[in-house]
Amino acid sequence: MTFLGPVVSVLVSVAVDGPYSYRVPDGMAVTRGSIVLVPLGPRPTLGVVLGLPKDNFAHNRLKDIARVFDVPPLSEELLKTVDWVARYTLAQPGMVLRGVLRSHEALEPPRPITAYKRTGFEPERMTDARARVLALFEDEMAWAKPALVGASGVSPSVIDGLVKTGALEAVALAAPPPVLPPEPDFAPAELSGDQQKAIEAIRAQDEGGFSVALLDGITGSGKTEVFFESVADCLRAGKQAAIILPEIALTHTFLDRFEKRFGQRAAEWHSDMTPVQRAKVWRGVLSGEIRAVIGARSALFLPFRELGLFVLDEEHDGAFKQADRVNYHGRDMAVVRASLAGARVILSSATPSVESRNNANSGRYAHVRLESRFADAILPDVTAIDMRAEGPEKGQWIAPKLARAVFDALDRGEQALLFLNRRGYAPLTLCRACGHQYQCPDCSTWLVEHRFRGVLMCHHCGHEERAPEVCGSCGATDSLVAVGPGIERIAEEVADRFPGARPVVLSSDMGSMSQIRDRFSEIARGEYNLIIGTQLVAKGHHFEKLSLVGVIDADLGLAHGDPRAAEKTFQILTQVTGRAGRASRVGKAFLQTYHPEHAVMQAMIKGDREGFYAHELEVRQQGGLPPFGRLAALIVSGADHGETFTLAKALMAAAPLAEGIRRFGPVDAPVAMVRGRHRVRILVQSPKEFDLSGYVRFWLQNGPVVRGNLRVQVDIDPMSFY
DNA sequence: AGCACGCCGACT
DNA sequence: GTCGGCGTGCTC
Repeated sequence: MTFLGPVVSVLVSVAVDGPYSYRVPDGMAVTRGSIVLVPLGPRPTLGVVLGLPKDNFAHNRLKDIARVFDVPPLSEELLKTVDWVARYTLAQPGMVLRGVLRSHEALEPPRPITAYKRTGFEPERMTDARARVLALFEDEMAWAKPALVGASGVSPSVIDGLVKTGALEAVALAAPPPVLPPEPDFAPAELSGDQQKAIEAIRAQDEGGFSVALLDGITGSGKTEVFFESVADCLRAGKQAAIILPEIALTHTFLDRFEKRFGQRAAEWHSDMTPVQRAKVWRGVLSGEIRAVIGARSALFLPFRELGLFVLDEEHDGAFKQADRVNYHGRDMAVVRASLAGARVILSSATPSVESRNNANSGRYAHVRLESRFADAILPDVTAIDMRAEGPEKGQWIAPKLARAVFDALDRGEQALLFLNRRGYAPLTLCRACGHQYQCPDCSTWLVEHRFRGVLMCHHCGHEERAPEVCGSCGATDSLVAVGPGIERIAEEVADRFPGARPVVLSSDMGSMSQIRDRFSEIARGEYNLIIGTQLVAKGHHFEKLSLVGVIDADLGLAHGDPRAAEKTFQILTQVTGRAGRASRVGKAFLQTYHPEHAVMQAMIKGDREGFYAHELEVRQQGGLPPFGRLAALIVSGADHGETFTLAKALMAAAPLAEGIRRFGPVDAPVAMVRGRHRVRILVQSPKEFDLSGYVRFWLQNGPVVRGNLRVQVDIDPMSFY
């Protein structure tokens, strides 16, 4: 181990501005990457040794490193990633480190398992139960207690008794590995010609070095089989692979598919695991025992020793952007880490982000297309329903044309899906007598009625109140009206208009993950034939008998001042309509829209995804928007609107001059108050080749002092604009 | 991020 | 008169 010096620089996992210096006590050996425990103020804190201190902190104030953990040091590549992410996102490096040191338990040596061996002594008193236990010990094998109990059918106390008499002795057994190594050649898929070409295109990129491939093919074109072969390549090369998914809900399916292909399960990594499970995986990844991981965004920061491949499935998905704490985009950070690790990235999607498409067009990423349909993949026949001319009757939300199609599908014994990306019964409750609108007390949002649960709730802060019977403002009875539809309301209309159907409502607030999984399997078994769902149904689930998709409000995502509104709408509409007609039957999809002439609707109707990307890239280029320019948002928030706005104005006035920079605002945010805090937004736009992070950092450092309850949040590459 | 220190309102 | 609200500052 290299001797750094008597004093080293330690990045503590706390929100301080930079690393702190600590003394290395005599007899302790640390190196760059060592994970240590250091005293920070009143308490011990985890940190990682960076090297020699850059500053010269007063010697008499230095404290000793308390402890070095007996785990391999973090890799150079990971340390550089932490630094890069902190610089880019303007987060404190300690906060990024927190995302790496996610498992405290993992740093302690794994708890050995207590097992039992025969000593050779016969117990003085032999009983039936004892004999049954001892009969299991034919060879020299040690047995864990639960296994002994299971195999012999005796109670655990019998084993304790045998230990007491001296017939068995406890031995410590090393904990078994969390997963066994996957076998790259266990069950390779038979690839179609197209898939074969795709994997070869990926293999043709720099062998063993950094490269990014955009795997671009419609739902059902067989992208998974292709990237599984790349995982196999990575494993054969002795490197570690990670498949990152936008949602925890999708990991189960993937683990199963992985096991079928590789004979062993991949290790799982997401926030829903127990600390013990997490520790095993974290440690296994760091030791190199774990070769493949399937997980959520946070798996990007696992301590891989020999990272070879990141696969990001559904790479366009907005869930890859982390919105709290450190504001990073998983897709971009994957590319950064891979470039520092000399690893490969595969971005996979049926509807790639405009950013990735642009990188593919420009040759920065290999553009690997799966053109021909694989197996049963068939694009649905999409029709727009012009709500201005052929909309539903007043008080209804399903247009006659769509209703007829639903009847037809159900008559044929098929399934239909009605999609509306809005939970609850109605987004607004209004008093007809006095005009009172039910609003969240802490946010500037309408309270959404959830009629099943009898509450009004705020989708921003979670505030809930009982659904009122009389107007809370004027006291009028029978005056409250629900305005606009949510899926519960569609369910009500369905019950009314399709009395023979077997409907089911699916949304993220309809129970636990396992309940929702049960619903999905019931649908697969055909117990329901009319599915009413939100976003949840658009992702990853295949319904064999589904032949019709109706989108209740195709315009829903288009209204806001979000530069990605068209892209997001195109993606969600493509995904949800793609649920129709997979099993060798052309499905039908209807889009209820007030803007059938809109570029997104036109692209959907014509099935012209290439046209959509070309148009969207054109629009972005003209506006200097991503990926042709950069954006950063500054969100100023505070309890008092006047103070908040004053600070935002002062901040705006303090903006450094720089060529090509455009600044917008300050303006009250579209959602002007969240959790009792007023929010004011400033948006900065820069050319593509501009260090926007550096600019904003300089700006904030030299700008007005932020104090009191005021806060300035920075969002580099913002994905949401509320 | 914690956590302690410090100064202004409703109570055992 | 105190308990405690959270604003402010500090942690090698």
